[in-house]
Amino acid sequence: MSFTSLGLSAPILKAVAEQGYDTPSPIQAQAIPAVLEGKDVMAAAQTGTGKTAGFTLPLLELLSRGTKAQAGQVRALVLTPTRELAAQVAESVATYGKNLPLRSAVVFGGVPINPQLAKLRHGVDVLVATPGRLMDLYNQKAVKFNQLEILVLDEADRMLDMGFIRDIRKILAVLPKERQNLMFSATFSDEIRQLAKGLVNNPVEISVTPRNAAATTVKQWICPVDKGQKSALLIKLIKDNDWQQVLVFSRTKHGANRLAKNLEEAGIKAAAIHGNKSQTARTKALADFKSGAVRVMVATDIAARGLDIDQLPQVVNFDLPNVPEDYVHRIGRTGRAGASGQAVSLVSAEEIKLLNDIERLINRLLDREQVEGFTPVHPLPESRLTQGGKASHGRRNANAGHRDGQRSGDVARGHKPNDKNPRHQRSAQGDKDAAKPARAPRANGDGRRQNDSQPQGKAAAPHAQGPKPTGERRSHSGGNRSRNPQG
DNA sequence: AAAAAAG
Repeated sequence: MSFTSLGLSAPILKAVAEQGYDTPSPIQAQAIPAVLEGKDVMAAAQTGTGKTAGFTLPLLELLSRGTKAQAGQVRALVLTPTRELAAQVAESVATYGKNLPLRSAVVFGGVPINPQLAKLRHGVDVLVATPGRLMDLYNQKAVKFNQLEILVLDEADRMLDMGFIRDIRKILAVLPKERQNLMFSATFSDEIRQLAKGLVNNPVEISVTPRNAAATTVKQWICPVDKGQKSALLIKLIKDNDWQQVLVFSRTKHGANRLAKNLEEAGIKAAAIHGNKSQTARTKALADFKSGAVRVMVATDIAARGLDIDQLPQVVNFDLPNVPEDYVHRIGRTGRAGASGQAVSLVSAEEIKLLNDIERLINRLLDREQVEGFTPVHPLPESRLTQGGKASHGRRNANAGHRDGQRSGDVARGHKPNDKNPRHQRSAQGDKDAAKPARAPRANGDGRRQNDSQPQGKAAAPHAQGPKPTGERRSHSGGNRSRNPQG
């Protein structure tokens, strides 16, 4: 299977080839023809499966066949839950559309609106947006949808989690009824199906990603540690293992700031990224992290989904996520493209319940590796997969229908890209969402991308030794429900 | 309980 057989035209194929891709990922192979046929699509896929290119390519193809956008009009609208994701998708659109006479733009909050107004004035063929700023622009009559042909809802489940449902419905209400709809979501929860009901018509359903896909390529383990020792442990891990690019997840914004400061004090370049930071600071933190100017990026779950950092080798959960599904999304930031990746979680006794929830979700117990000198005074209780009485408090219900089946087996990365041979067999799925090459694509004929220079293999890091548990506990109120039942 | 997103 190659991209050339999917019905895409030369300008697009050329752009794809210049990125070094020749083999469509499973989701691309299914989504591209369906979209080109004008069908609605509902796909369960996470970032890293080639999802972004899966809709970007056919969307550009369809738009290239039609009439260009008139003043103030938008022909295709892509909605994403975070600003960073919007920027990333927009980059993908620009990359794959570079040989086409189409205009694209990205709009989101936190940055001046005037440049966005100017860009929209002439009309754009593709607009990537976060909901809030889009509504703002629409209310200012800076954007019109009379000419809208295609709507893409990316990370739809995240949108619901984040309470965007109302905005989404408002936006849907002002779009032409006649249009093509593409909806992407990590899972098909009940809420998502509910939303889909009023959105997609007789959709082609695609499901390529097992929720725990990353499990196949990411080495995961946990380090039991006392809460107060986490910073020191993290510093030791980074220094001892010489980790050069580490994405660290913190549960809170404040915690992220504090940790970044601790790391800096320990001589480790670090930056925090979260929703309370200015957009300027967020953009800079991400850019510095990608470029290597900063060694550690401490993030809240703003970065849990979708963020695409090429060849990211190491993810650390400084705190476990409150929602077990987010664990899967977090570690999905590494181990992409068949490259090796590692994800370590620093777990204190009070997090045992969260750990249990995660282990049940991924249906496996994580290896524990005690780091010398960090044996917790409060031992981390044994965890177990079974028992615990249904372990869930409703939160899991949303995914119930999705849970069975899928083990970590083959799936997502079905194409087993050979990480030693990026030039052949490179499937767009591999790198992140295929889509965006963060730095200028090199297109030097051999089909490699600039940062192929990054070490992929990193001899499985040496991690700790000799464990030693202890105990304590604390309860985490169960009811974890962040989804709005129907809007 | 926390996170993001309009300002």
